[in-house]
Amino acid sequence: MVKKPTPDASRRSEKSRRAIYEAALALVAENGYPRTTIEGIAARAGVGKQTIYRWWTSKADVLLDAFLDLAEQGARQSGEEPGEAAEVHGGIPDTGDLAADLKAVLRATVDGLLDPKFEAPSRALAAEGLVNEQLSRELVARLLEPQLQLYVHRLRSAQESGAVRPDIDPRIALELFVSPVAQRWLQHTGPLTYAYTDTLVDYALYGLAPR
Amino acid sequence: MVKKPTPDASRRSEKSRRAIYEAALALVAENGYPRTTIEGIAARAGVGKQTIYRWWTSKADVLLDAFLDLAEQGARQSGEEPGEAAEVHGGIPDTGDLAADLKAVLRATVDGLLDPKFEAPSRALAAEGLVNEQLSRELVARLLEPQLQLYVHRLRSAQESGAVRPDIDPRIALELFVSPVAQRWLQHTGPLTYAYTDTLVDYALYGLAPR
Amino acid sequence: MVKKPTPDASRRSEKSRRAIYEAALALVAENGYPRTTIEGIAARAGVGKQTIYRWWTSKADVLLDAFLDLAEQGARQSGEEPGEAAEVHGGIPDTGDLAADLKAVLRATVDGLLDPKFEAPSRALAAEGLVNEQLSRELVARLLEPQLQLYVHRLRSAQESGAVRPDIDPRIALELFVSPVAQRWLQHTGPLTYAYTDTLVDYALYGLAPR
Amino acid sequence: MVKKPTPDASRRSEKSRRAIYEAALALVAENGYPRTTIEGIAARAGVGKQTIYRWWTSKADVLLDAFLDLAEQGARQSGEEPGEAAEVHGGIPDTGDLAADLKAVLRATVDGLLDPKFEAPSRALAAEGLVNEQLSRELVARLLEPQLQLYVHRLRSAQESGAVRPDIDPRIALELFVSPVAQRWLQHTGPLTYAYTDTLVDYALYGLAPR
DNA sequence: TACTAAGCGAGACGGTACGTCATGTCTTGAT
DNA sequence: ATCAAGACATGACGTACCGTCTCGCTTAGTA
Repeated sequence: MVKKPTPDASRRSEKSRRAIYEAALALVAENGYPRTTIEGIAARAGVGKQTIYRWWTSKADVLLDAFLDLAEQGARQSGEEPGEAAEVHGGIPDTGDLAADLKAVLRATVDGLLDPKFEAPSRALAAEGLVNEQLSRELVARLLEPQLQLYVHRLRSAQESGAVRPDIDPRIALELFVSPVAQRWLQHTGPLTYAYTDTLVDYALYGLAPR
Repeated sequence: MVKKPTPDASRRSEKSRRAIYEAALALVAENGYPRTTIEGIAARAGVGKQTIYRWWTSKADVLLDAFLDLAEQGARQSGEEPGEAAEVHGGIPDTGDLAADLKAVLRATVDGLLDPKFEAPSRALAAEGLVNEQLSRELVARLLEPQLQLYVHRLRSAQESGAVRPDIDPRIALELFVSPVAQRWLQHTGPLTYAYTDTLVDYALYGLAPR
Repeated sequence: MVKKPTPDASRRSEKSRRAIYEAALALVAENGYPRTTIEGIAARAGVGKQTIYRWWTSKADVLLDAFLDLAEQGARQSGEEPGEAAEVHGGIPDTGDLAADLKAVLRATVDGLLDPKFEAPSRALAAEGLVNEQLSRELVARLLEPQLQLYVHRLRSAQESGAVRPDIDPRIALELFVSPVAQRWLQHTGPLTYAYTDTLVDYALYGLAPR
Repeated sequence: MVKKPTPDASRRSEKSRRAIYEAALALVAENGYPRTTIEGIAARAGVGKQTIYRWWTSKADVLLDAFLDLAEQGARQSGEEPGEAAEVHGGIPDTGDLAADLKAVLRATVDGLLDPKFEAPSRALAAEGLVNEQLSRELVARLLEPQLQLYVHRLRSAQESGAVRPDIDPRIALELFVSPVAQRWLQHTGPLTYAYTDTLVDYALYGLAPR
């Protein structure tokens, strides 16, 4: 969401902005990211190309904002009517049973990753990020890291309650179960099932070596 | 490496093929994947565009073959003059000390991932794979999975020697230390250092919970 | 000058149009029609290819407009500074001596046909017209027929003054001296000299048969 | 029919040559000259491209030979079974009535020009000739001029019998009725009817001026 | 209330690359 | 040794988008 220097944001057309987000997400979902074009987004949104170029620097930039907007809407909804998605957006439950809590959250994460509404744009952003480090940093800072910090909190709480060794670095530890899920999703290196994520938590918490 | 239907492969020009691989890799390294064009590859290779379109279906397809060729060359070399890269291409050492062996391999992997000669094309392929599932499957089957199977072998050997619990699934276990490295590399979620990979191995082998 | 359906002609760039005409005429004159390409015209005119494809349907179509424009300029000039080309563009003199008048006009026509500035593009258009009837009709209607009507007028005036029999159809009669010139020019069936055109007029006016 | 220097004509495949002629004429008739390609001719004739390039220099060159071959066949046939086309290929009748003879021949010429089997290739050749002077000379020398010489003979005979003034140049005179037909055919400047050609002969023979 | 300056839809523009087609040359196998 | 087959380097084709640049037209906020 890098902004161009001059334009006067206060005069900005809210209607166009929303139309652009919707068009961008719809086109990516329908045709895939590479076949989505700025001209196509403008046409679908009923908007001049310049209106896009005025506020964003690239296709990825538009999509990033569109996706953040989508995520925000999701968060707002799950705030209003707290339900199954609560863990994803709202935090990680702390029932005292660390393994159970982590399994629950990972299951919800898997559901989110496979939700078709999110999958196309998030893959697209991730792909762009691979090759465009600046976008990647933006993505990580605004979407990924906030999620990961929730795990950090939960693990610290577990350390306090003695369920996790105190010398463990939570920021690294969380990757033991989060990264495998991420990689399977990103690279199709294996199926994403509940059984799989449960196993990950078990292995990570108790280790591979005989106790 | 999806082949177009008809052309007669026996008449194929070996010289052109090699020139195309070199041009593709060089251009991706110099300008990045998105700014590498098929026209550019053809021009740099001194080859007609049609010669590319005859044998490959897309830019990604060319780059995949080029990269596989590069990997093969690497493998052939490390077979001939066994050296530092031996673990990456040739297998995982089995000194009896599982932790030490895994740490050594992961360090070598990090070196490989950060080698500028490999980084640009592999990021490019990974990015394309994110969005193009067919390519992704190809990549995983021909590059990634063979690597991962080496870990499977080593872990099985550790199970036999009692260093790893017999009920552990090695194919899943290996992701505990491989996937975090992959994700940090793919998504820039954190630095890739030896200290980090060593820690990963320690956490994974002995778990997070107090023993 | 067949127009593509939609584009908004009021926004059209006059500068580009003129540059395209000049480039087209220059390239045809320099390299000949078949070796003139749309890409070449665009490059020479400093114009995007699309700007040509937006307003014309084919190379021949461009050249037709360019040529008409050239003819118009010629006409405008000869209107302003009436000189030798007056007969070609501006009408046929009527001195009362039909034979002399026709001979003068035919001589001027020959000069025009052999003018290198006109020859290449008009041959090119004529050639294209041979094989592309639609273009041919356009050519005849917009360039040739207006010229021929001048002869019709002059011959009618001659009929009024009694120099030509009243039962003669002027539209056919004019072909007796115009078509031979055209054919010699088109097909190189013989030299185009003043002596030749004078002879044609004599033969045509007084007939071949003994009187 | 410009020949490439070296190849040994005695080894030439007659079958291929004929197949190429047929393919060339058929394709020009079906798709028009510009959309006829050498590759297409080769494919249709079941012949390698090289076999064409070995014996001819260009598409026009092939077509010229094909057309001459066609004309020869026609001539041979009309020699064997003398019929309506006799005048076109075999000469001009000399019944003593010059006007009648010329009208008959011109009518036959019109029939020939409008015969669909001949029209496409001859237009194509004429078009190519417009822009390719070398081909044009070939065409005129081998096809057109021999035809015109028949008129020269007939007009000379008429001069001997006193039907045409002795000071007339027959080579020029013939153009008075032949060229208008040629131009109408070449440039679509008017309809080609028997009435028209008859009128041409009348005008040309008796002149336009009152007697 | 009118003026003015922005954002806006529209889309022409100079470009780049696309993927296809045909050119004319060259090589290979078979007949 | 000639032919068919067709791979090759070349280069133009016509199309799709790029990102920039006018155009008139709302549409505020200021005069």
